[in-house]
Amino acid sequence: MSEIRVRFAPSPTGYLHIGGVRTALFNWLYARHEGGTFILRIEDTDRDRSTEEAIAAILEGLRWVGLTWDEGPYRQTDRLELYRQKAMELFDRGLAYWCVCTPEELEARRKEAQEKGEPVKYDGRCREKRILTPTQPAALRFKSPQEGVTVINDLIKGHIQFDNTVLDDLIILRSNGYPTYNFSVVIDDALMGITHVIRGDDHVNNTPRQIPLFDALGYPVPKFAHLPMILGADKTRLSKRHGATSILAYRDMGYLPEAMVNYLVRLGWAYGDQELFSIEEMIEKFSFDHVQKSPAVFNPDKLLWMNGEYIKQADSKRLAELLIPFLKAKGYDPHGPVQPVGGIEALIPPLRERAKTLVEMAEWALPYVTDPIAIDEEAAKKFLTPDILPSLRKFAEYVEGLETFSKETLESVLHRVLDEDGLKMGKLAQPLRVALTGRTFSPGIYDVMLLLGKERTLQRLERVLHSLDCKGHLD
RNA sequence: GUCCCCAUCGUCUAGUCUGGCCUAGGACGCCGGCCUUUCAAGCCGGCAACACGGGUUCAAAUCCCGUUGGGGACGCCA
Repeated sequence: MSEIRVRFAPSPTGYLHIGGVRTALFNWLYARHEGGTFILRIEDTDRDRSTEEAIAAILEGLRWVGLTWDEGPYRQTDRLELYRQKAMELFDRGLAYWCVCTPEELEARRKEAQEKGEPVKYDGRCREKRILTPTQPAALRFKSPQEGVTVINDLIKGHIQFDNTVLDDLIILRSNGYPTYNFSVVIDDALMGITHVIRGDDHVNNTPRQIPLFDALGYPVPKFAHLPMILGADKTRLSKRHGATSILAYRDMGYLPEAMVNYLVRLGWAYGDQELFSIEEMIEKFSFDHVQKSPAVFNPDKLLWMNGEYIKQADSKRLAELLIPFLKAKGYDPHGPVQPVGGIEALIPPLRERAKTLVEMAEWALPYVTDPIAIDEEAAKKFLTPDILPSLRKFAEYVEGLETFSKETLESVLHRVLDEDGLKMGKLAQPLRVALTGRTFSPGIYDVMLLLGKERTLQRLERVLHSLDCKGHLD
């Protein structure tokens, strides 16, 4: 069996979006599954819209999700001479011709056809002009076959057939000398030995235009697999209107790349009832047999759930490292005096069950990495009431006398206060929680104190007791 | 408008090719309960779909035709 070669070929006209990542992912998975080669090619023949920043963002995005490429990135602008050569070869063989219609004229004719309800198609008026050396700006057009049918046996969609009368004489070389997409893609796919073209199904209609080009140039036609689109909640194509669509925006929102990949692979592909896949499992189980034919709606809720699942599983040390930038954004100083006992890594076990993103986790972590803390007004009003002060004070005193500050000793001291004052756990735990974290929700109260350490625990209790004593309210 | 594709819970999907095991399964979300020092997590339960109409067949979510609905494409963009 010959080697499988696939490619991801984004155009650098904007950021790398969700749909692009999924296309790249399916290519990558297929290559890895087959032991083939995954190639990255930048299609930057649109001189006006391609940018270096976009290229950088694409590479960064792919690296973030771990879709490493085996060859490339190739850039089409490095290969312009090649396309021109091949285009002129077609011209010399009488398979292409110069067209001197201006973009404005073409636009006007298109509009007219549209209005009359006629097929919007180039009328071929320059086809028989036989211009040898154009004296005015001219584009080179390919003579598309006008008889018969072109058939695609798509790996996902199956048999698709087009009547060749629908084919335009498409421009292969612009008047500025740059090739157009439909031409450069064919040249590159052929010359790079691409065996399987895996791309979004917005390209289905381009395929019957490209196949005759492969044929005309004497190249073998690769196999095609057209992936269904990803839609927004309103069932229109995913775009900025649906919120974040740049893959890097998800990184910045605190998503884990493996969660992103897992979510995306399940959008349009399934393996029985399984939801969670390791990368190895995806590679092993991936096949076009179970790729959906119809578009899928992007569901942020499910992605969020999945991210939570991965946060629960992730290695603590790695999670701690990933968390630090998010902590910094909230005012944490990695070299400052305010550190949780046991370091940032100690934060992970109590917080990972509660947070679905790193941003949320940083929010939960705030009371342990910053000082002083803000105390929620509502919470203080409800729980830091005069009647509980004596018990809080007593608890502080007992804690102060503790030789070992552990879950066991804290538990016994707390229960001692409960017994002596005839209180239920909830009655004292909530005020304590508010005094120590400023909030009504937190990890278990013993975990909180352990993370804070004896000194900071007492400090925070004192602060509350003191200001309530003196002023009857908090600062 | 023309061409291409698609159609199972709100969403992602299993089942469709190789009709019967489907009173249609799982997951997210939602609702209820349990657990409980809060919030989560966890556990248990519930609501919820074969677009419609014709065929074929003993039997259709599964096969065929039509309708409707949805998506995509019609650039000197990719």
